Amino acid sequence: MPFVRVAVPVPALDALTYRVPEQLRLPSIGARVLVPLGKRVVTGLVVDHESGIDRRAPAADRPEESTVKDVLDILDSDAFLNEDVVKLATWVSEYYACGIGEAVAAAMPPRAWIESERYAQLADGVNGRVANERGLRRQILQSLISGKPARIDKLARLGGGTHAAVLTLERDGLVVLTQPLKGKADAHRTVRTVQLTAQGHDEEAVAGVFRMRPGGGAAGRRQREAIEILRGAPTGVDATDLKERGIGPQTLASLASLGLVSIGRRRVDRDPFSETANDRPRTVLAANPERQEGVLTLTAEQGQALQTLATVVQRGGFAPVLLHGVTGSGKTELYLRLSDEVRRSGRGVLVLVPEIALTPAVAGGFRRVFGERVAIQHSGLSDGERHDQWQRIRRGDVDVVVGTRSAVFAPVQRLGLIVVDEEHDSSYKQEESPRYHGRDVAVMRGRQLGAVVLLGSATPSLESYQNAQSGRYELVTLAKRVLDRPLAEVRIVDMREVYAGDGPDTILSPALRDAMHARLERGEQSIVLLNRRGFATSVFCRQCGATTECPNCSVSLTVHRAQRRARCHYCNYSAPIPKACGNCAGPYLEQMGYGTERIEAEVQTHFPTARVARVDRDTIRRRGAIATLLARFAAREIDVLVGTQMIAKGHDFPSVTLVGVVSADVGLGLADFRAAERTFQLLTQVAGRAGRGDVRGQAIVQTLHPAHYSVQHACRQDYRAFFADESRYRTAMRYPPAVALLNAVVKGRTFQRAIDDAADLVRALRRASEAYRVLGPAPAPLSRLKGEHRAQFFMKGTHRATMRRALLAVLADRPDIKRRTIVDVDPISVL
DNA sequence: AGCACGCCGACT
DNA sequence: GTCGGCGTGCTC
Repeated sequence: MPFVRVAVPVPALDALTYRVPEQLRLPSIGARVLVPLGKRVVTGLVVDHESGIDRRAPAADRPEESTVKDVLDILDSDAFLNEDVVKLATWVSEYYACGIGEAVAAAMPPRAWIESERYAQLADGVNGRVANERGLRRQILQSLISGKPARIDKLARLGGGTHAAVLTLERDGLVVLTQPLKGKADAHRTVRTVQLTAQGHDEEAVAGVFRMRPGGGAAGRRQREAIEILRGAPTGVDATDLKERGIGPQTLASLASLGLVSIGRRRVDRDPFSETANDRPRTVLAANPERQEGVLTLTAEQGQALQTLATVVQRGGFAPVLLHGVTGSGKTELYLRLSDEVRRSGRGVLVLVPEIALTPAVAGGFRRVFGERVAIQHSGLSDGERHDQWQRIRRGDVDVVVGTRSAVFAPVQRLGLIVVDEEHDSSYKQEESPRYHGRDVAVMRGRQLGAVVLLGSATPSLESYQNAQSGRYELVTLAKRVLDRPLAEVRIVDMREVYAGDGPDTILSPALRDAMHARLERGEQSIVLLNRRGFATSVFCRQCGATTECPNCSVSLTVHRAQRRARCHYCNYSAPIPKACGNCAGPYLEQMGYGTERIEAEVQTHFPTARVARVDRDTIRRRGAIATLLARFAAREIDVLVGTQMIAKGHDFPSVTLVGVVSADVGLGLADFRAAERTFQLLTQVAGRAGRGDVRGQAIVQTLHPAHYSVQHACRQDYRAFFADESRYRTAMRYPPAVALLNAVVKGRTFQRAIDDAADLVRALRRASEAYRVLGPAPAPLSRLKGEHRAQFFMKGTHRATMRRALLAVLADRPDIKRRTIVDVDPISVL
């Protein structure tokens, strides 16, 4: 009797074993199945076959033969998720210590396996036949008789076998199953198409019809035109295309009523490119002037690099390569050329980019080169679009997929190359379960499939550069910028001196103001960057010294002046900006600290005639808003762009000649071992933004730590020196990549409960082995978050698997604590 | 995640 | 007396 291992959409559960009853075939690995789970019926995904219960599963979690239930039905005749993606998800669940269901969910297109979102409805005209049915089938039909769709999992409660009965009812045409996507979007989108009928093809008949009509005015002419157009298109023409040629719905309606045309519907894939084409500005798509001409000549260095990479690709097999190219050295062009090589050899390409803000720019470049053979995947797409793009990829309609983190699971066929652009970027790390790192998953996928993985960055992560140094990754370097453009001149402004001279409330230093003034005079553009949004970072009472804190989290509320709210950046709690102290009721409140909103106001005050705009999470809520803003900036309708690091990434604005960094050290004072790396990366990227055109750019960096090595090395764009210093620090302090790190956060109703439970786990871990060190427990940096108290501890060691296994074993002994514990393998943010 | 079971406060 | 709060346990 065959058995299958099934991943179910329940976070805490491992794969479960089910029996495949005789009347069903053996489902493929990667196929969706309906299985009973407790009182529910859920969709699961087959992750493995098992010829007998005792064959594979280790003794501990081998289920009793009698407890194994039957698979109810098989939803896919073949794999729904490619087998290689299933294998990848399995790896993710093991490596990141999360449930297999969560890992599989990350790889699934939206709404593909949530049973509570599948609905059954009575088919048309069935009402009268209900009386013919008996038993369960009749019960089901009775409960559907109102005509309203009912959730399948609710129906399943009518009793055993309901689900199977629903499916047979569907087979018999009595019931229709639907699965609406979020909102109004249905699983498939259709457009109206128009086709000539047999009569419409018959010229005699057409002439006859028109002769009988009086006049022959404009309407008649339109109708004749339409017939002409349709004659050249035997498969029909979309109504929208006809509209563009002046033939509207009325014309079509009258033609239809004359029996000359038929109007039908055709299934189309939603295309994220065309959908946003109206507000997506040409200038951004074609921001790279060289590309507009069509073919871009490679520099000698680029040519060499391409040759090396092409050789690696031709050699075949798994090969991780780090492409270290200074900002502006033309990495994107290499991605394009290499992708083309891979595509020509009949293999697929996956390109990962850090964030939505960057996706249109890179995706646009790929779109121009590869046309229709490109799909995009990112969280900014609607469910419907994501669904369609995913199906296109799975069908093999595309050669290249461009997307953010989650696209690493895209079902690309015959994958030959995975590019991870800006591989150091922290947005590749998912900060909720499954807490995977897109780059690391990409490398594993390449290893499993025997594909080339190309990691590109101007400021590689310590992890990747060390791998390159040790020879685990091949290293390709681009040291020169294209067209020999000079790097920006970087000037450090010591804010301690500025405070001494101009007072401690200064936000924009005289040096930065003067430089901006000069740009405005010359009609050049500036970018001002601060990695913190909002107007003020806290509200402070001068009478009692209290600050206004979030009631749910242990952080102060940020003032957002435009929204007239004080807001928590962690749980999104908000309240009106306080007028009196919540602690002592005193009226003497002071707003402390500043964010981008304040900078925007400050710039406007200093330069009343300047056109100033701001880009941060608050201003780009609306879909397409960022594209619009950046387009206006590219079209030089904006003089000064203020924003968070969102604007530091990827975009290419030739007429920006000044970048100001208001506070380079946001973060340097924090107890985060990656603070220096983050600062270095941000400053280097920013300095690379200035001066992409002919004029040499300038960067002005305001800081309280002018001598810090991250600031100094970034100014000289000296990555290797930074790497050397930072490696020394990480080794001395035993931080990654010198050791592997694992973080666990225990949540609790009270803080005492949380820290006591964490202490229990720590004790057990120390008792279990000395192969690793356990640090803590301690209050988590956000000791209260969303109303829960949190305590944390760390594990450091050389062997990840040992640490993970020990932690999982300890948690298995304490299931009560386990459900309140977050495990983060290779944490990026320890804040 | 659901869903049930179970044990304590304010209501018909 | 019971309706309903959420703590705890379980899902092949």
